[in-house]
Amino acid sequence: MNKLGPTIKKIRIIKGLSQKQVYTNIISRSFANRFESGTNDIQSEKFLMILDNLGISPSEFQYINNNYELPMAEQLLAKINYLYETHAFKTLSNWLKQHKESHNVQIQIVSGYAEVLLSSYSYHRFPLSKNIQMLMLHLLNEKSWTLQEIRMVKILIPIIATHEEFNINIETITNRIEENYKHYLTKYADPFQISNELINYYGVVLQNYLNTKNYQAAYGLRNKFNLDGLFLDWNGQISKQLWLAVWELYFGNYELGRDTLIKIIDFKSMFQISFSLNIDAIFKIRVADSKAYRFTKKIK
Amino acid sequence: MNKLGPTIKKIRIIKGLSQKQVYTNIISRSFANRFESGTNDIQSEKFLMILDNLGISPSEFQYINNNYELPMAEQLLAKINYLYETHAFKTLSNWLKQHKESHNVQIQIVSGYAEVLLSSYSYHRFPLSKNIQMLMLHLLNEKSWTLQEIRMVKILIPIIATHEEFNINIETITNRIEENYKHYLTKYADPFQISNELINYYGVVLQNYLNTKNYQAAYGLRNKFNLDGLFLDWNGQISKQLWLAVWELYFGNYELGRDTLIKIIDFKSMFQISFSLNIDAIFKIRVADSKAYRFTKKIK
DNA sequence: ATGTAGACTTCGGTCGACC
DNA sequence: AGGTCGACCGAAGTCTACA
Repeated sequence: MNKLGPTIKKIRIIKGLSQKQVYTNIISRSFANRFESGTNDIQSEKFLMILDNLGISPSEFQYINNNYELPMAEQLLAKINYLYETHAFKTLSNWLKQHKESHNVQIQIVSGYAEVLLSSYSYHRFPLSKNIQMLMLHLLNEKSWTLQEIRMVKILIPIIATHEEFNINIETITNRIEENYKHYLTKYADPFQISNELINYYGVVLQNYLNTKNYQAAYGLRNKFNLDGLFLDWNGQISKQLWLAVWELYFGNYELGRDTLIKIIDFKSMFQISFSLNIDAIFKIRVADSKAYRFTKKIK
Repeated sequence: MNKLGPTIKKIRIIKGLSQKQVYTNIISRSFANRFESGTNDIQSEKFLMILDNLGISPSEFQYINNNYELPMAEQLLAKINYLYETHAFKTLSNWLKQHKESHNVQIQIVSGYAEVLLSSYSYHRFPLSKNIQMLMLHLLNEKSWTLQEIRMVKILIPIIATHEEFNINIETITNRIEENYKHYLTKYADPFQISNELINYYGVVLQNYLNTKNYQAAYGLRNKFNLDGLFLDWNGQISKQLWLAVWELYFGNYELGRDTLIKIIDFKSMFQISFSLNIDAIFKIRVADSKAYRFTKKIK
């Protein structure tokens, strides 16, 4: 890791700020020089105060100080998501073989994540590897979650649904994510973009209920998508409409749902959105399945 | 500010990690306890290493440690953006009166930002207040930018265009933003969501060129929207198509541009996207203006 | 696996002076 | 305004031992 002081100095100069503007009431003038020159480190509390004065987020600082690279665990996660979204399963599988025995906790977590992605593509019943079990136990035991847990739990839903031995139902997980995501919303903004995350979570749950023919639970999900206080951008709004349309297919106005899905697919064809929900597949499966459902229920 | 150690402990417990997993090779076991109990602070370099082991970003840590609140400057910025996007100009103006004389640098910067937003709504020629001048000089003097500068420069374009005394042209600014945004893209991800920012910047520049009847420059912008390596989600893709369509109105296939804009507006009507580009206004103005332009140029 | 305590060393941090 | 030096103090940090 580079020395923090010299990076702070670099940023201070970029921002055109004086030492006085940045360090007043935090450290003395003479120590500021020793810190900026890299001679001394500094207490972390003072470090965070200095970043505030600079107008730079701690994460951006870390990124710059790390020569414009992400921390290792985030790099791995980005790569895994990229490989999965581009359907490079072979590469992903090779990656996993190399990393699954690591002693670094964060790599273990990311490996568990990668395993779930891989098996969710290949199997219907999920094997419980050591890393996946670690992930699961962690999520089930702790009621408080950070962003890492909130963003990860979505992909574990199919596992929870197929492994009764965990003795937990999806409703409990849903309650837990709802209790936790709120902490990350502020009055005027959604700085960690957690609103979209929540909508996508509900989408996964809806799909799971439909797959397991738990129609009553699926029916009850409708209101979840209309939560107040969410900050939805285009990504979130489109996901929301997509899942509401799927709901209509089964339990509401079938034609309305179908038309909405077609509209979204038509619109998407204008673009090259590669990293997005596989809307076409969802459409195909859900239209056919909802028809069957309506037939058995003699709806319409 | 809360003591960092106890917050670290809280997060470590949430994550179900042992002290050994988090602190090995960073600090001794006994000191780890004194740190977690809040008796001692810690060197900032070690602090960042610990966060990596925890799997939490420094910014999220700061947010949690600050009782789930954003740093003050970010809170103010979020509020200002919210007030502007909801057209609460009166409240925004009152806010500005209270803060423009602050001695805190970050508040001065945010005040300058708020002033520009306000005047860009009210005037065509921008008054140069002390804080706006400070912002401008800073952006013009420094070749290296951080995210704060990259995200802010967009709103300064109209000022640069109307104040010849700055003696800088928009092309220089465009070069500068292009040199700097690349640092924030990684191989597999766009962790700071800078791709969308760049597309929006080009949109502002395109509008400005068209407003100042600099059609040659506007014509040349087309390729900018097709940059490789960008990570565009729905937000970015839609902005991109929107500006490309505006370009078509003037210099390409008028009907194609018009149809694309109508498609986007139609699609938008399915949603409640409040915080988005004012697409309807752009459509109205650009369709009329491009017709006039084509008429004078005798195109078509 | 965590918490606490004493003895000890290193280095974060201030002050004042000078460039 | 930024940079450096020496003297000084208190806090960061380790190690060992005992819970």
